[in-house]
Amino acid sequence: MTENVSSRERYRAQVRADIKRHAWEQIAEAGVPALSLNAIAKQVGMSGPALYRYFASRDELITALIRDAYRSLADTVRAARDAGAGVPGLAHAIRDWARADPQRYLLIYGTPVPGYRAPDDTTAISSEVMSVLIDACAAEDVGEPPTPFGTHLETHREWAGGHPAPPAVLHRALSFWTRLHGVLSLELAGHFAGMKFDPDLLITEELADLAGR
Amino acid sequence: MTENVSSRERYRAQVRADIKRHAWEQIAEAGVPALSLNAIAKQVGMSGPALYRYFASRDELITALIRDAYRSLADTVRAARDAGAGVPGLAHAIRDWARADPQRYLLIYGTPVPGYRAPDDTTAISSEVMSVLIDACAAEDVGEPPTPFGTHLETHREWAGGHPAPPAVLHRALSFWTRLHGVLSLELAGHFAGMKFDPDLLITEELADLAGR
DNA sequence: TGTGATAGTTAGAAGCTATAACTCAGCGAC
DNA sequence: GTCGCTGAGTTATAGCTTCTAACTATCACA
Repeated sequence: MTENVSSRERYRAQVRADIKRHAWEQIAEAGVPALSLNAIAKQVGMSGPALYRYFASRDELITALIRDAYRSLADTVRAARDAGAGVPGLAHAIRDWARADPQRYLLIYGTPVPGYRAPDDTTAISSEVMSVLIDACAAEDVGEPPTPFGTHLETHREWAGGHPAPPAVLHRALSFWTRLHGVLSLELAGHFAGMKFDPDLLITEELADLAGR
Repeated sequence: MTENVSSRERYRAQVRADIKRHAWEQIAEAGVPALSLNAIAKQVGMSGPALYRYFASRDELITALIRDAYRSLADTVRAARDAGAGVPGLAHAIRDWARADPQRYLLIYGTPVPGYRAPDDTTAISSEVMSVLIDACAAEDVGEPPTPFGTHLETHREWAGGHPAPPAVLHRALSFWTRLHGVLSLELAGHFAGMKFDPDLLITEELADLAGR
């Protein structure tokens, strides 16, 4: 079985990428529930069951998409950091990324299927994002005393990947995440539809409130 | 057609309630995507298409469930207010309500289907909830000067149903909603799984931070 | 005792995921 | 160059889904 790895493997990878590309298109326009393997197969140019050579099941395809979404988010966040973005800059980058493809954000942070368990590597990527957020919060640290919740966090800091930031910084990073997600997910889900204020201003305000804590 | 309204109508209403009850059970244990009209029909004791006498389509059933969920949330929030709950008490009531049936909360605030438009009365109930939140924030008002975002809100206050609260209060109510949803939705979706802190403490802290703004 | 609305039935179309069994093309080994 | 294996694709099919059509039986009322 020492066959020409590159040729067959390259083809395989390219077809898998093709499938995922069409899957994203379907998801973007009608959400995950409307994702049909049959329809994708036809778009790719093969007939139905052939697609199962590339993804063992619908769930496996979706899992691959989730993984890619996490990867894309992590790359975006890191790129923003490398470009010198502070806390507000990161928030902007994440919001732009989310708005570019709402269903991609919601695939990660939206309604989960009760039984579903995300593969371990996605949680690894997720904590990669978290660590960038903590770094950013640490960079703007002015040495506040630990909040009560901060000390509570202190005793359970495994989630930060052992990041050595002080409790107040961990707390700020967590608040950053939850506040941004709070506004962003409601915005993407269309719950601000009637009310015509600018969500970007609200986020800015939420983060400013965080900085001066 | 001046028939015995009460008898037939009562039966109809009872069957509809039965159907919804089984639908909620399915949703609670496997989420909306797993909701099967066929399975429900068999559980209720009728065979397949009979269910379409009661709900014209799967979407219509789900819409009815969404409506009931909104109604239940509004009742919960109002009951908490009538019991004398302040801002933290309301947050607690909402969180308890959500944790009692996570999929019910996520049916309202989770990932929406791109094309779907919620019926108008649900948005009415939604603003009913909002007005209770604004009232609670107004009760704890100490007359802060309007925030910049508050004045921005001032010019677009239709969403508050014309509530006469000052800008700073509108702002606080909105922040209350987004902060609570931020923590709660991540909690319900299981994104705090690895990190073993207490979400309730984080919410408390987020709201305390809001009160002293 | 009729009569019309309504609740239920079975049959079936069209779609889905997924499996089974098969054909055919291409690569490696001899 | 030929043999044989591996893997990509096919069609057929099972079993599920939503939903429509056509039919029957029942129930309330005149």
